[in-house]
Amino acid sequence: MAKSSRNSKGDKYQKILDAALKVFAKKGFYSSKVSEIARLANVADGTIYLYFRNKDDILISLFEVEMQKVIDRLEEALAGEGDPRRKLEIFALTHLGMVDSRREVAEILQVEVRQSSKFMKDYHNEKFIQYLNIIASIVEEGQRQGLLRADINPDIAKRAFFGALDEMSVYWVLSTKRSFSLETAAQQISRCFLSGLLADKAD
Amino acid sequence: MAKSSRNSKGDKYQKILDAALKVFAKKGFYSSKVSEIARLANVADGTIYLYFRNKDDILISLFEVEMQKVIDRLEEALAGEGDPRRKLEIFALTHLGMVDSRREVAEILQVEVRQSSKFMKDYHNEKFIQYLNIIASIVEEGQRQGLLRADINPDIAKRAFFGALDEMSVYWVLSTKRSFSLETAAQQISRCFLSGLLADKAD
Amino acid sequence: MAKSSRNSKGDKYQKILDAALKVFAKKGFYSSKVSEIARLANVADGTIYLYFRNKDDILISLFEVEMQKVIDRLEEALAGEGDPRRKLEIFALTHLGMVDSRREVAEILQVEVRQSSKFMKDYHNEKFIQYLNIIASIVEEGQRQGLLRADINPDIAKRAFFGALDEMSVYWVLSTKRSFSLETAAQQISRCFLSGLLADKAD
Amino acid sequence: MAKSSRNSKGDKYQKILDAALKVFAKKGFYSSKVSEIARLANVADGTIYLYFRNKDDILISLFEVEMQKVIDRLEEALAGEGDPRRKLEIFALTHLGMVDSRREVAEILQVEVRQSSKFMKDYHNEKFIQYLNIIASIVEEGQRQGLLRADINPDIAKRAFFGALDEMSVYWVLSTKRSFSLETAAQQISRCFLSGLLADKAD
DNA sequence: CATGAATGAGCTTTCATTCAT
DNA sequence: AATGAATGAAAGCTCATTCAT
Repeated sequence: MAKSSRNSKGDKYQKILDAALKVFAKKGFYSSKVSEIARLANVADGTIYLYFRNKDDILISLFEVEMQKVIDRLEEALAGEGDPRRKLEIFALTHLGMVDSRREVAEILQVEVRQSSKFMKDYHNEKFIQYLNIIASIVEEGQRQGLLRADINPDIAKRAFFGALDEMSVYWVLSTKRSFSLETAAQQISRCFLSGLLADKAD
Repeated sequence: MAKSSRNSKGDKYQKILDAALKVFAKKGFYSSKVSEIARLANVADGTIYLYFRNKDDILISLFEVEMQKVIDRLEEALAGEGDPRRKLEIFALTHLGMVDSRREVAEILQVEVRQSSKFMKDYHNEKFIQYLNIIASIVEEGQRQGLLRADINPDIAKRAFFGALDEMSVYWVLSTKRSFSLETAAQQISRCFLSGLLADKAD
Repeated sequence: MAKSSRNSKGDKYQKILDAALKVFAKKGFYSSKVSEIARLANVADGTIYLYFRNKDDILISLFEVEMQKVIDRLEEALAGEGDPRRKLEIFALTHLGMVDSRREVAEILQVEVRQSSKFMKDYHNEKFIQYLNIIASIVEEGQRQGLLRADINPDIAKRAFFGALDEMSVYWVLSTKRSFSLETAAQQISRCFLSGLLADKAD
Repeated sequence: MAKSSRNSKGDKYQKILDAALKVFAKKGFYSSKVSEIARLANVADGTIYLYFRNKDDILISLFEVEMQKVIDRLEEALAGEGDPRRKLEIFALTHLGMVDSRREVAEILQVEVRQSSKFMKDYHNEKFIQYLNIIASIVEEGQRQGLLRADINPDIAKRAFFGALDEMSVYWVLSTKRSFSLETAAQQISRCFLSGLLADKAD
């Protein structure tokens, strides 16, 4: 079993993605070299092109695979819960929880993929839309149940809520000294969105 | 006509920044070529290096110049207003207003600068922090006046609010068909943050 | 046919050095273009960087490879000889002999490598020192045997002798019309060093 | 007299040469920038081209001016002396003495000018030949007087003698720890050439 | 005479991608 | 399927030189 690596034997596809994740997270997409991904994956440079069309394709595939994991994990977390208000809180906790547990994934999802025209214009980004629409669904559900106000457009709300969480993630990934925990951040953000900042309200 | 030289105009620094703005917005930083910026600025390639240390420096300078304009414009818009609740709404309107009126600037501020280590880790990004802290100040002011709830950390709120607006901008810049106006978006986002999504509240 | 690849031959390292030798000799190091070396070596520009770190490294490698050949050839020529007086003459003949048989090598060894800080200060130039020390050894040997005067510092003598030969080489390489042969030059130089210029002496 | 420098007023030619001397000695010809010479000379970049055709011309002019000084100094030193044997010693002492007193000049004369085809092939180098021929004249004079052996070709001797001194200079300029003085070196080199290395001779 | 901003050709070097084995 | 040596286009940057003022 001399040369084979941790992974059983033939799933080079996964080995390459694993390597790409580390390299992209460390250096950023443009500064990453295909040959470094190959080296880390214990694979020849040329082998990468048997599994991926080009360097962009690695990033996009990585994004989709990881996004799917995030979506799965999120749906699992939301599964038992009926109250859309609580669901938003769970969304926030799960989203930010991922930043801690899978920091490299977070760095790439945040930064690399929304990076530039190449990825946000040309590439339609189905998974991301799917992720955003989970929020929209929750809001719509709440509105149908009369629990959330009907005069807020769910398409606006989903982006506002996601944006708030995402900006927090960026901060979390980049900063070193932080005065609050991710749980606190998640709670405060969901509280903001649910109850608002105005003072004269019960929570 | 003080500084003019062989070339008619003279204010090459600005011409280069203007050109860079367009090129970066269209192609993204990494895919932009210095020579294209030069061409668009009607300037020789080498001239760029009389005004900027390197390609990175162009982006950073562009960011700081434009960010300063945004801050100035914002402070002007906030000048007459005393109520922090209204200030948040003005912030949202101004921020999103800029996306429409200066779309290219918006694209760069959003995408390029939050990009990656090169710009968010190494480069401290004073102007961005300054911008964020305008939100924090408004929130703190509201808290001191008893108008905004005291149990929300202004450092979290500022990022949540900015993130919500920024995500909306990204959507605005990238999408072509939109079902709502920017004014609507601004109002809905500030309403979300002030009054929350919960249904059982007066506005 | 072990290593061969797309290209017929395979021994690109040597092909590049051969090409570099010609180009450097013709144009001088600074005026030589890596792309011209590549063209002459029938190799792509990038290929050069698989074998050498940079342009400097080509020169240094060339120097060391050729210097080693010179040293080997010299030691072979000195092998059978016991008399240090005769050894100096052989050294001179071999050194100048090389100038004729490998003129391009001579041009580079002479001119490029003694050039300037980049190559004589930063790069320690082991091979050259080794070459010089062959002279010193011969002198010391002669002194021990009582054949050569003891009041001449071998470290001075080695440089004087080498310098005399080297200057002759420079002349030989650069001039076109010469009034004497290299053998004559070698003999006269070694005679100068052994017997001196003074008239009242037996040879 | 605000801006004018040490030199009286208009001899920018000299100021440029002085600056070039320092810059070339420090960085080497190819790594020296015309603009740095200009800066050091307190002169605009363009001004240099009023006095010199191009960068090469600065080096060549510098060479000729300095070589002339060396020749003048040498002829002065040789003036009173009639004995060609003593003249050779004076030549050696003067040549090496210059290395100490005008190290920068030495570095350039040695290294930069003999550097490459550009300067030794294309440029005929009259002054250098003149300098060499002083040695040849001394040798011929000695031969006519019967003091030096007639079977040594003065054209070979001149190069051998110069080469020995030059190599010593190179060593002197480049090395930091030396086990002998320049005077010793000069004496030993001239003794070598006069009396030879052979042991069985009176000095 | 003097200036120095502007030029732009031309350099080295990188690296995604290919393809003969 | 896998390799990895080879490719070569492409890019950022430098700097000798010019010329309008």
